[in-house]
Amino acid sequence: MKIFMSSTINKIDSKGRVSIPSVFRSVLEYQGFPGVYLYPSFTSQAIDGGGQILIDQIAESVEKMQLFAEETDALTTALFSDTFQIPYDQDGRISLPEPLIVHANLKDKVTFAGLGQKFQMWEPEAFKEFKSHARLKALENRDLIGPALNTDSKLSKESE
Amino acid sequence: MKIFMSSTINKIDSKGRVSIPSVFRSVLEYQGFPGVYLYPSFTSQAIDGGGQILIDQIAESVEKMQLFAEETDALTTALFSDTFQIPYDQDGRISLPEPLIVHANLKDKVTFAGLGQKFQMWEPEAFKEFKSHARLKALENRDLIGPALNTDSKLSKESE
DNA sequence: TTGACTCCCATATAATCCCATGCTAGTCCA
DNA sequence: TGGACTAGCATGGGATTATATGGGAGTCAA
Repeated sequence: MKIFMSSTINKIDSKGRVSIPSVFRSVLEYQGFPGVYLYPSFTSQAIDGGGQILIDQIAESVEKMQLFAEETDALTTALFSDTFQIPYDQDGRISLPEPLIVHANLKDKVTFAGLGQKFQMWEPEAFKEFKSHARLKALENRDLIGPALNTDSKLSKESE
Repeated sequence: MKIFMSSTINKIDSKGRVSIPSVFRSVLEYQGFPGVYLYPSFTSQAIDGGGQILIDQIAESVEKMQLFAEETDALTTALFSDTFQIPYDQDGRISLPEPLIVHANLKDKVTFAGLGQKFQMWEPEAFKEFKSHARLKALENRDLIGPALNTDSKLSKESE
């Protein structure tokens, strides 16, 4: 299974374009759509991103919830109205929608961080801060994660 | 499967015309009819919209209800009598029926919001309010929804 | 004839295409 | 070992296309 991992910082140029990292593009194309799905993170000042698989999972979980019909509109609004489907151009670049730039407080650089089945886009300084916090949490919860972290190897061992 | 997502604010011009967003048009045309079906939302001061698939699903679910003929008639009347079938012109514009404008309290701007299988049209300020409410609702139910909201990945999921 | 609607064209802005440049990492060979 | 070559990638920028919107003119029905 191909997943998003590692992180890179790319530039947002004067036209508002940014390159999707090459390693991410190969995951996206493997999933069948040469582009990304982006939406504002519900819990962080960051953009959540993923490929076809992520969106399919979301759409599927929505269908399961049709039981609570009276709240379906609110739920689908929360999930889909802020989600952008953005194909990248032949150079692997997208132009970021204004609402997402505002949500993540992006200026002229953005950090792409792989999170497995999804990735996030952060303002680089904000990401540094978030990451140090995340590493601490990971160590506190090492028992939940399995043998990988209890060796001398590094955090990025969460692949398979 | 192509679905309605993202949201845009478009202008209602002096003739009462409004452009259907390009990303929505491509979904509609994929469904086979270059136009929209619109009806007043049952639960919100908004307009519900969709393409051929949405209408087919509604008709189908009525049939599945196994009602007596007269009940079916009553239900379909209720569902469809306020529904407008509106093809858009070659520039992708429609003119909005007066009853729908009144129902959604539209002035000179309208928000198109994608909800997956359908979309909604809102007075922009009213939509902002509804959306922030919807995001809270979604966060409350994050464990039911699946991967979308667990933005920090499994490593930090335990932190809440 | 009026009013509502559609067709057709014009325009400003935004998005995308296309090509060029420079950087980096890897490879090959002397 | 080190230097030159190469391929892939991120980035810059001019040219082209797409989109939303404004408005004139034509169509049709009451």
